[in-house]
Amino acid sequence: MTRILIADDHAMFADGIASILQAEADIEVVGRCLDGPSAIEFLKKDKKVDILLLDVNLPNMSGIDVCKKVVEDHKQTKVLAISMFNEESFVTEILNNGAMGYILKNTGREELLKAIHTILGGKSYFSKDVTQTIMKGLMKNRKGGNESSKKALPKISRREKEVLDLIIKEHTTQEIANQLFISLKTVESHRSNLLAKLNVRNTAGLVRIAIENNLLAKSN
Amino acid sequence: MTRILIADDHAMFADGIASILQAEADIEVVGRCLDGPSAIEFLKKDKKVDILLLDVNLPNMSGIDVCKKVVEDHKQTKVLAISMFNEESFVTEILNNGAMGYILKNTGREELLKAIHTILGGKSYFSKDVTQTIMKGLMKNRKGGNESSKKALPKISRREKEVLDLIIKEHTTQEIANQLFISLKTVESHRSNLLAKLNVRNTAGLVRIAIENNLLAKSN
DNA sequence: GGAAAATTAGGGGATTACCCTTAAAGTAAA
DNA sequence: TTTACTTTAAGGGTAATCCCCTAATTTTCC
Repeated sequence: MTRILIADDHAMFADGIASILQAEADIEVVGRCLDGPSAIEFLKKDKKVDILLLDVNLPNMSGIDVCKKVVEDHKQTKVLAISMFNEESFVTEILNNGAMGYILKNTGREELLKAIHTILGGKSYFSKDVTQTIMKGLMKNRKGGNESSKKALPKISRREKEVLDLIIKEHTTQEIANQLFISLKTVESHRSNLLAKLNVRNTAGLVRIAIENNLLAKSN
Repeated sequence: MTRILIADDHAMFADGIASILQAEADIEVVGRCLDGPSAIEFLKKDKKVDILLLDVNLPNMSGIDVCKKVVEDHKQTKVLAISMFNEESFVTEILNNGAMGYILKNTGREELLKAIHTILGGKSYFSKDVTQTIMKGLMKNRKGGNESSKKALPKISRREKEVLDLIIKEHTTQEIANQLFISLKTVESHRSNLLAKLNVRNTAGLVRIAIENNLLAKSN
């Protein structure tokens, strides 16, 4: 028997889902919560909830935060996010916080059940529309990163890249000098040039830019 | 008229695609290359290629590197990656390097044409299977990041997170102290604790860990 | 209500990073 | 072949980080 908890502030919607699920022989709806804190409370008392059907947009405490807490404190409970909105930010945020799936509220009965069973099986599930949204967002980042928008960061020379790579790996200037068999002063030069070229103030900026533009360990 | 260049080391496959495309009234196959360097050469001479159908796994020079070069030097040419393999690493790599789409070699005529027209329209296109692969990979990262595998980085307190956030933004310890209205020495304490907690040697490590685990600007 | 953790703060010292300038030798492209 | 960039290196100085220690107050959690 699969035990399911529903967390949604729209009572009617929660009821609708509950009635769909109650009709299934192998599913039991163990509770309905209208906000985040009460869902957390419920899980503290009932440790055997298999799936939390969680609305992403909840009052008091956002679904994101609820999801985070549930994933941390109740590893036996899997989170299936439900939302009115097919927004990339919502999807990525809650996935980043441990949700196993994301479906939209216009999802039909069959798909809801399919999502639940998929997640129970340890796999993840997303509505078709959600998948498309994610892929689009993924591409936007890529495009921004490769052709137009980005400030087209100036060319970093081969040696500078080697130095940068070692900086990111937490090596000091002296260590870098030893590893590359060059003088401490030379490495300092490269560092200065990197700071100027990448237009940052210090090591923190270097690491940030390098990671953001994945300048590290690439064929170049 | 859409001008297409095919780059694939399997001559028979390249011929097959060519014959499919030639049958289309609005498409002209302007060339077939058997490896990366020759494709690059071709594009240097013919500046009006609209789409490069690029095999990800090419001899001599990998499709990834070819794609990178094409996106950099021939912005009018869009890259549609083709591959035998529905491998996450291939897909993400070539997308990271500016490809506009990724289809598998078992793709039928209709889907190939659909992909081409979609890309011509400035949008991205992926085979269904490819999309699923990406989503799976995306989830693996998330899961690894939230429950099991990862070294479950120790809890960073609210104040430490604030300090870390400002470090990443390239502020010095003194500046951070001023902004948070606390002593320089206090910020130094937080810094030391962060270094110890995250098990890194210096600022570079802090920034790297923070970005990798996106500890920044989160509700917490 | 008491233990644990977080936040605050200091002294003092060692190491490292950053800044400015200069400059020679090697490399690649126009 | 000249120009531009890269790589190398140095002197001399300032600023910032890192390290070790201690310790009081406050907050948080069981």
